[in-house]
Parts: sequence; structure tokens; C-alpha cells
Amino acid sequence: MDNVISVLKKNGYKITPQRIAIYNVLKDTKEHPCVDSIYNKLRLVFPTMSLATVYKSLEVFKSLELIQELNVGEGSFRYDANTIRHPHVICLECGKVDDAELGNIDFMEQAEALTGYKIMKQQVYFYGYCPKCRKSHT
Amino acid sequence: MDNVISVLKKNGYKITPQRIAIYNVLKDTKEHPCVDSIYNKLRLVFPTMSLATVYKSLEVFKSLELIQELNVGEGSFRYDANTIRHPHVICLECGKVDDAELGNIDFMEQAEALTGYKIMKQQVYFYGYCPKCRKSHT
DNA sequence: ATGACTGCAAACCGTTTGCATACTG
DNA sequence: CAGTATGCAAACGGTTTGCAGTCAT
Repeated sequence: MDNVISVLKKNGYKITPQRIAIYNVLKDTKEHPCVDSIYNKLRLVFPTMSLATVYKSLEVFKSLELIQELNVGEGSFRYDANTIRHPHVICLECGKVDDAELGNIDFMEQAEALTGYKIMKQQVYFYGYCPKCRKSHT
Repeated sequence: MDNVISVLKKNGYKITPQRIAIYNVLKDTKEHPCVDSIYNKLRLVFPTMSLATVYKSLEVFKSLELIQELNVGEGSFRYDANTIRHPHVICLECGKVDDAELGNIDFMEQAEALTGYKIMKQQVYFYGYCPKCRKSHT
């Protein structure tokens, strides 16, 4: 909750209304919004909010591991305030991105042994048709 | 091998030297090159080759499932002529992308049961430091 | 011969950067 | 008060598009 504030403070970043608002948008949704979507939500509250501020703030949050960046292959990134590693499902029709809590599917050790890489992170994405869209897809 | 030719033909696409050359670049490498890298390799052979042609050809191949598009979060896509589902490892230092043949780690059924999505595809990415780069990373 | 393909250039769109102003600490 | 953050606009880089000319069938 105030975790953001203390982490920002601890790392010498200033607490600004914009940063708090941006973080809260992510904290309060499960939609994994992209920058534009965050920006448009915030413009209603901060008429002067700029895209650049959203980008810069997300960059700060990312570097402090307060959020994670998703990369589902749309040409833009999405963001998630849940930084615990978990898979995502993407609807090929409507573009929705959901969490897919599959329990423990950690293959990092196995991958490390096999590839010789020092593995730091694992990302799992599923692509398919969501409950609503699958009806129209036979 | 001539699989490309027959698939293109079967689907009403023309066989052009450019398309064959682009496909062969992918077929002959394990580097998962991006568009720019493919383009620069081909310019040596086809001085008039254009980026647009590379993009358009890859689009055709992708739609015919002759190649797959990778999306490791660099701001550009990479391409792989190996269309069999397999994980990839990305080096956080040098950007290299390798295959990681982990045996069977198919969670599509599980994800389908859990999420209600009709799952079509699964992508697994590992991020870390490759054997060369990990030395400089303690 | 005809219709698809190539290749150039311009347009596009998400993201980054530079800089003057505003605000946090 | 010092120095970081904001917000605007311009720049950037990967990708897409339109169109005239060319080539595969």
C-alpha cells in the first residue's frame, strides 16, 4: 500500500501526486493496461498529465521492481503491479490479458542446467480465445 | 526444404527469388534474427532488396505457419523457421537468443481448464546471462 | 496478359529525449 | 533553496502502407 512511498523514498525518488496516481491505477486493476490506457484513465483526474510522465514513472517503478512489464506481442507493453512471477493468457480475438495462476511451474533450474545460462527470470504466455470470444470461434 | 515452395504454391502465392532467399536465411540459422538482420544479410545478394519486402514476406510465411514470430521484449520481433513449440533463452547482456529444448513442458491443457480460454499456443521465455556474459556478472 | 510482388518513400505509432517550468524535500 | 519531476514538443526506430513499375504464371 504505502510500500510504494517507502520504496521510492528509500531510493531517493520524490513522492509526487502523478507517481502515486500512476501506481494506483496499476494496483487497482487486473487488466494489465498499456501506457495509453493508463494515460487516458489519468487524464480525467490530471488534465495536464503527459504521456512522458507515465513512461518515466513506469520506468522508475520497473527499476525498483514495484511493477513488472509484460510483453504479449502487441507492439506495446503492458504493466502489472503484481510482481510475483505468474503466467498470463492473451485472447487472440479481443486482446484481453488475464492472469493464469497455474501453481508452480518454475523451470529456471532446469533451463540453467541445460543451456549454461545464469537464468534470472521466466515468462510464460498462453494465447487463445477467452470464454466470451470462444463461442464465436466454433 | 521445398516445403516452402509447395506450401506457397498450394495457397496461391507466387514463388519469387526474394521469398526463397528470405526463407533460406531463417532456415539456415539458429540465431533467431530480427528483420533488420535478415535485411542486411540479403542486401549483399540482392542489392535492391527492400525492408518492405522482408516484412511482407515474413507476414506471408507467418500466416502459412512456415515460421514463428518471437517476441522477447526488445522492441522488435525475431523470427524462427523452427515452428515446433520450444522455449527460448535471452541473454540480458548481449541480447543473444538461444533455443532451450526442455523436453515436454506443455501446460496448455492445464491452462485451458483453469482459465476457461480455448488455448491455442504457449510461449516460454527465460532471461539470464549466457555462458560468455555470465563471467562478467559475478 | 493479368494479377500478384517488389521496392521506394511517406506515413504511422509507440517510445524516448531535451529543455524550460514547477514542485518536493 | 537545490535539484528532481513534470509536461510539452520534437526526435526516434520499428513497422505499415500506397503506389508505380516489374515479374511469375
